[in-house]
Amino acid sequence: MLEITYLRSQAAEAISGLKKRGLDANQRIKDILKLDELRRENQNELDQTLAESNRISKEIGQLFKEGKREEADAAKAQTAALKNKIKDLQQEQEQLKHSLEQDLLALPNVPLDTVPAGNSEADNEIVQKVGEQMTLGHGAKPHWELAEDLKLIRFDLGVKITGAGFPVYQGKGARLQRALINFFLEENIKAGFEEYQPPLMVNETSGYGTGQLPDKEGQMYHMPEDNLYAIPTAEVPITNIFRDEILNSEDLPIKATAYSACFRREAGSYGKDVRGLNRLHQFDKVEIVALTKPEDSMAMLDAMVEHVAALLQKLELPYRILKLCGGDLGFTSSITYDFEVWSAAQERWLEVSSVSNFQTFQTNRMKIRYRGEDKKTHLLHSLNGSALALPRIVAALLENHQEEDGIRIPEALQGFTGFEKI
RNA sequence: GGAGAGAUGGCAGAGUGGUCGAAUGCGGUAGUCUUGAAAACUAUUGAGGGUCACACCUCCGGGGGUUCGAAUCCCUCUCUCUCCGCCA
Repeated sequence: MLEITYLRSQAAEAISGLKKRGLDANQRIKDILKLDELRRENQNELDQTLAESNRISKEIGQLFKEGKREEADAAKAQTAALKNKIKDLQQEQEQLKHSLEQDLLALPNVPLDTVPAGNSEADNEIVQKVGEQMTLGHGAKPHWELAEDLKLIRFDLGVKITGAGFPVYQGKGARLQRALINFFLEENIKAGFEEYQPPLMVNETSGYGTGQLPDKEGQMYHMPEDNLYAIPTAEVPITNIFRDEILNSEDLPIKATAYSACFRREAGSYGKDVRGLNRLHQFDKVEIVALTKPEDSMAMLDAMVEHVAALLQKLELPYRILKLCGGDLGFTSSITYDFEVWSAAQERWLEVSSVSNFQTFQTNRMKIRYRGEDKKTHLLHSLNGSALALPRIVAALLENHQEEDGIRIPEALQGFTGFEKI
């Protein structure tokens, strides 16, 4: 949610920024500012009326104490009209607040100056390309065939016990999963992120905090009996740890990492690109989250991008980094770098990480603040990224590292798997 | 699942209708003292809205009600703790 103070002072900037998303927000922002003005006018009147009512009440108390019952009763009569007025004004205030909030919630984050304009994937800017975009030819197999041949992943068993999109990992497949999780966590810890183990289910308030609710309601698994949601990413519980907190300057930046299973209903995505590990209902991911002072968030973003790139290099996977264009940017993000690994057998790029700076868009909603030099509270900037999401990494590892005598495990991972070949 | 107790400022903990945004202690900040530090003493110290700045307004778990007036009384929801049962 954008800050109202930002819109008040920099409406023109917001409007021109949002154009990069293909959004003409001119009228919407005008409406918001109008509502904001009405709201403040109303509050002013309400406050004055409340002040008067408070004053009279105090007088009545005083009069009673002095035993001047008649005068007190006379004063009481005065308050009836005030009470009605207060009630009306309060109702109006509630309505104005509500509409203002609705309008603000519906507005996406403003892309930064450096974000390219554009409507679709095609307009994303390729920032960097590392490694060879190899083609395998002859007997090369896609990962779902390799996984089946080598008995690493059992899609059929997942269907049997749960449903499509819930694979069972077996033998070296399961060990590879565990190794990757440990590898990512250890690397993240080395980079200064503190490890957390969050709950895999969250309450409604947390869902609103990170913005999954209300708009993406249908994307989360919901347990109505207890009104809990299965997390679609560790970002939700981890960021919500800091909800409604005022952090000390010396504790910043906050850098957190967590492994979690992630659950996504993926309602509405059928057909192509869902084969094998490409799109699952349950998958494993290691996430990194950062909270920084506003002036430090861009440096943090760069550091996180570099960190994720290093992970991919250690796994010896060819990848590219995209700077997303305005039209492809997530609702809450002001700038996002996507990481894609090359899947040699499918001959396509697979997204494995998305590193974003949300600035105050999330923290405004969650009221995550810090106390500045001026002793006042200020909103922090929040950032997050995957480091990394497992299934597509596994897919790329299997496909890219397939050799005549099996799958080669990258050296960096061997200490975690305990084997060099599958 | 059954029975009971409770939810107040960063923490602990008073407060049962007006003088309460809230005693007191701890913690934090600033100062006095000191070569420096500690101790002691003094002052200060919640959040949000509003305003150029004041004024002023809101908030004592959430929502609703009674009353001229609610942290305090009533209803309701949520959560926490203790005991019993069940159980990894």
